[in-house]
Amino acid sequence: MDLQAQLKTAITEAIATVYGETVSDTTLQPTKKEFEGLYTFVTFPLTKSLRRAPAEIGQQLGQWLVQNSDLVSRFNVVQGFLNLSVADRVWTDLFTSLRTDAPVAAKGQSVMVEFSSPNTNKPLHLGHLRNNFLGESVSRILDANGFDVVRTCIVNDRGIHICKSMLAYQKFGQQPDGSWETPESSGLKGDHLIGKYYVLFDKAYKVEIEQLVGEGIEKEKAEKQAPLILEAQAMLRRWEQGDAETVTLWKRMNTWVYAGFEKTYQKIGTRFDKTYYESQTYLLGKEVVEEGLKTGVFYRKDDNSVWIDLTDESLDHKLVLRSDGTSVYITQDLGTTDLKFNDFHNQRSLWVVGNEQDYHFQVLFKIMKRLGRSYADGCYHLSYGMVDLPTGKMKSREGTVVDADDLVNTVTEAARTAADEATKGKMDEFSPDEQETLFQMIGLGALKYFLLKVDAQKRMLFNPEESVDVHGHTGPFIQYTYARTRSVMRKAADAGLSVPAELPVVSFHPTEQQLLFLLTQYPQRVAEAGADYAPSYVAQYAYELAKAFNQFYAEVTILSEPNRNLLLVRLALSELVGQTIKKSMRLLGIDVPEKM
RNA sequence: GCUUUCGUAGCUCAAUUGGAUAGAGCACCUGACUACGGAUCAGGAGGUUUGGGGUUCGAAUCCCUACGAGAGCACCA
Repeated sequence: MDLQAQLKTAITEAIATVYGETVSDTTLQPTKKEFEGLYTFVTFPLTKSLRRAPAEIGQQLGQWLVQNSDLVSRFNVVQGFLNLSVADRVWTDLFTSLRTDAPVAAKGQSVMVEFSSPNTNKPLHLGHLRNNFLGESVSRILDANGFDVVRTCIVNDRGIHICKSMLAYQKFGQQPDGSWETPESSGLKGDHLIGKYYVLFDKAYKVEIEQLVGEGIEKEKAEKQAPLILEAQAMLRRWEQGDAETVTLWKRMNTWVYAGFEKTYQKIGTRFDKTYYESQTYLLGKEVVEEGLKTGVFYRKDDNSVWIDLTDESLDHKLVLRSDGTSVYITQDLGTTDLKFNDFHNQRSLWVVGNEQDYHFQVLFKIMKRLGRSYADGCYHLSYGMVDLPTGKMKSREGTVVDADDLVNTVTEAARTAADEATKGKMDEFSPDEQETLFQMIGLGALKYFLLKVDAQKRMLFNPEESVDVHGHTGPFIQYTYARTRSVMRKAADAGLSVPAELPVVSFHPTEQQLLFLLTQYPQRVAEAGADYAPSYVAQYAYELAKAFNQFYAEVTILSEPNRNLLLVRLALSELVGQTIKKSMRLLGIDVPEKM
């Protein structure tokens, strides 16, 4: 039973009895650390209706509660704040109920989470990692809240940028010995190989532009006239016509890219239930435009282009079909949004996409609403901020992009270095393979935690040094704490100690109360994280819990505690903290080690 | 120019959604049974929450304004 709810009921009763007033919304807040108490009731809002001073109300309610409620053992009043303490037995009951809490019931609702959405012309980078970690974590959090989650990925596998890589490969891919470069021959991951040719295209293209400019042509014109870009455009047209040679090359190169992506996804622990390919969906949406024209949602201009007027929703007019009848970006989205819903009939649908597309999604959702789509209200753009580097923005043109695979390797190595410094030989019992697994777990833990602890909406700074730190507010700190709880449990088992189902009533140490309080907060925090699609809530929580455990660990002894009851309670506490840390980290997509 | 997001310790981030003396980490100082795991813990220093008005019992949070930063304003995706 929820202690907070019980206290609220008691307070409502107190107000009714003492003042004869009925209050509808009593809110409790956790008592600040500097004050004694578990929960605090704020009396300021009552002063008007009760015509009494805030402190007086606190005094009177506090007295009533201590006398009439068996929950409240003590109270103190500071201005308008009534701080309530609870009895030992209440703490014990609380603890017992925590240990037997049932998992959240299934909601019978499904939600689609679309994330990652890579281009097939270059490997994943740091920005994709924030996206992936967010998408994966939100998926897990929603799952923990009882939703059926469908993870989807839309691969942008067609378009002019893909043709650029293809064209460059045709031109530069043949080796001196006459063979064509492949991932095997080059030793490059497929996505990196394709990325290499995309860069080659860009270089050669720039040379051509400079040449044209040197001949006195304006830069803007030169960019449109350069032979390479014309060739790429021609290739795109051939692709759209289904030209066999072009399509064969396209398929071959895509196969390489997908193999490369798959490796990365596996390493970072992401999977998808359904992958959509733009090459298969880019023609969708035109029927939706037709439909909208018929129902008057859209209108046609004299030049034959199709628009929607969103000015009365403080947006603008938006083009949904070009005058030549071809699609624009949003046309495709009209089609794929319908497609996704028809495939899965999700009650909710999330798009994990950077905030530079805020406007696009506002427009998209408004259109779906006007088209009368039943799912429109369940659509949500999980918008996240860009990742900056200490040197400024990531710019692919300037080569300042942080590659995802490189980064994962870097953090793994950093974990190895940190372990060498910290453990002094404790790693010896691990086999080389086990060490490798562990370092990757810790490195990824550091990286994921670093990216997830910040509010997703906000722009953030990626400091490479801080991202691999293992001290302080970091993933490895939390992982370490988990390993500590496991160490305690192993030692206890060795000593033949086990945690009984029924716990004795003891007097709890302040650090124990703090831990118990945090443990009671877990379901609520997970629920809030689900409601706001906010992994950062869970990340903050896991840190608070780990920190509190380390304080507890330093303040009291566990295994050498002479009082048997205390010993057992502390053991039970360590166990539950470990489990809760593990669950929290799992929601972030971070694994925790038994030893480190 | 219009629209929009943001501005919190030297740096990176919190702040239970309007509540108490604004909290953590990093960096910088000082300490901790030679260890139930020191990848830890305790303490110190660090703030006019960008400036200025307003709303109220109460504002980092809501409103206005100035300044500063980012993003969006294609018949690109």
